[in-house]
Amino acid sequence: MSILICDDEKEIVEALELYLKNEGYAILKAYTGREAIALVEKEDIELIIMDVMMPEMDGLRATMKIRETKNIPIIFLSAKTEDNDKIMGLTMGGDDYITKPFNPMEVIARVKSQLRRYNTLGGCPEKVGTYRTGGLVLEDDYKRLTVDGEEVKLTPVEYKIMHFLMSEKGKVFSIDQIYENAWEEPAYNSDNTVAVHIRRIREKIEINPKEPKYLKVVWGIGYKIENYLD
Amino acid sequence: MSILICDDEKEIVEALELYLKNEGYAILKAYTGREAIALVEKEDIELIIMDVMMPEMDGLRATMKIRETKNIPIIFLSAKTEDNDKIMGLTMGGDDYITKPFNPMEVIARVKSQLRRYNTLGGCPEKVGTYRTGGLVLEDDYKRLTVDGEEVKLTPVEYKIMHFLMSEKGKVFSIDQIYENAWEEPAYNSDNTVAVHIRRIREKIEINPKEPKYLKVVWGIGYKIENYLD
DNA sequence: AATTTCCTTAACAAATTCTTACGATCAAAC
DNA sequence: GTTTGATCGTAAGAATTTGTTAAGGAAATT
Repeated sequence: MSILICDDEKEIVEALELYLKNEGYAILKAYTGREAIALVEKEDIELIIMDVMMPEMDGLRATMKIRETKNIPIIFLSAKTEDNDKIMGLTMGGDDYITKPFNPMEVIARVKSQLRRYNTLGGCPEKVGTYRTGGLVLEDDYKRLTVDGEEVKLTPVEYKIMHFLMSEKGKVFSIDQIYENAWEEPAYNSDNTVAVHIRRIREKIEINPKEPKYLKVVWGIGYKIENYLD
Repeated sequence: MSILICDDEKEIVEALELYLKNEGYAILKAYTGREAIALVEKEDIELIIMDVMMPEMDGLRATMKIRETKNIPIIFLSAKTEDNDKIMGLTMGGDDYITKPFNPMEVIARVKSQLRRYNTLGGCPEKVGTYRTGGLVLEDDYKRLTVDGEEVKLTPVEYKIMHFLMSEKGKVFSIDQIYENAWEEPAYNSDNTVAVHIRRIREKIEINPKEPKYLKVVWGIGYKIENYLD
């Protein structure tokens, strides 16, 4: 499973390649729409990053062609804001797009987001799992959290926080780490946004929020999910 | 380990210097690409904040030169109007960039994020481990200390002291050494802050604090963690 | 045994960190 | 355009930690 990057500008392709490889993804490269189509036929690709404007057969056409056979999520790159209407028309549910110039961090964030999204929709499951501790069960498949069998409705941010914390039960994460993971951007201000969300999650999942059973604070360090081996 | 700030605008360098010093980072300054390269060769630098556009040898060139030998994460500064694509072409995985004018808080946040990121990716990994002696177990990941299986809640300072002492079980450390390690600053006064903390830790981990089993004093020298081989 | 030095203990005040409540903001839905 | 729900920011209050002081013991020195 790899990510296909398609852009006629070599610099951009290579930069993205570096970034994404660093994140542990396998990368395939194409510099024209034709190459992209050929690779999609041959290789096992889970995500495409595609420049909209390219000579010869442009990105949009290539996309249409690909879409005839395969349903691979695509992140579009576009230089001009005017193109966006066109892209919108073409994107199928779940596709994303980024306008140039873009922040490398943003690209990584969107790739992760896209893969996570796609995976939860049953496209081609990757690391989808179920996390448990005590009566707490978080199921990636259904984006669902249950406490002793009772379903708890979490907001997206709350879900992300819980997912992050439960990915390594017992481990303590700092507020900044939690912020970076849930918001996908560095934590600027020393606000207590995370703390507020923690409180809200507690209100939902804890029987007695004042004495949390699951979502515990480690004073001066951060928060963690208690790991109950049962 | 210090942070190198490189920009031809003195004001910017000095502003950043103030902010980052205030956060406890050691700072090195350069006003040209050449200076930056020279410093990178000589000094122990863990992060570079680099302006893209500078006279003489500009930031991008300096970056290339630096990248030939060292893999230090870089945060680029660039004016909005400048060609961000160019930056993309040069950056290696994990770099970040900020557009001017920037919020000082944002810079600090990104610096922290970058360092954390780099550290967790094996650049220079923090010592993560588990330390044991007798029934005493200290686990770094979980920021947790257990005595005969029972979890003991330590405050940040207490944890640091224990971590330091347990990193070399049996070895005796002076009060000043302990202070310098837990507080990360030299010990000026001859107060008994450390002693007080030692007492508090004992109260938590020892069955009989008057006859400590683990945290022992070595009269006139300092304290140590008893090393039980089991 | 007295003295000195160092360690232990206790209690308090200050600083820091977390919790909670409330209102503002923002975007989507109606 | 209004309503709704989700998210965010602020600020006050509560809880915890930390540094300081001071008095009491224990170990070494004389």
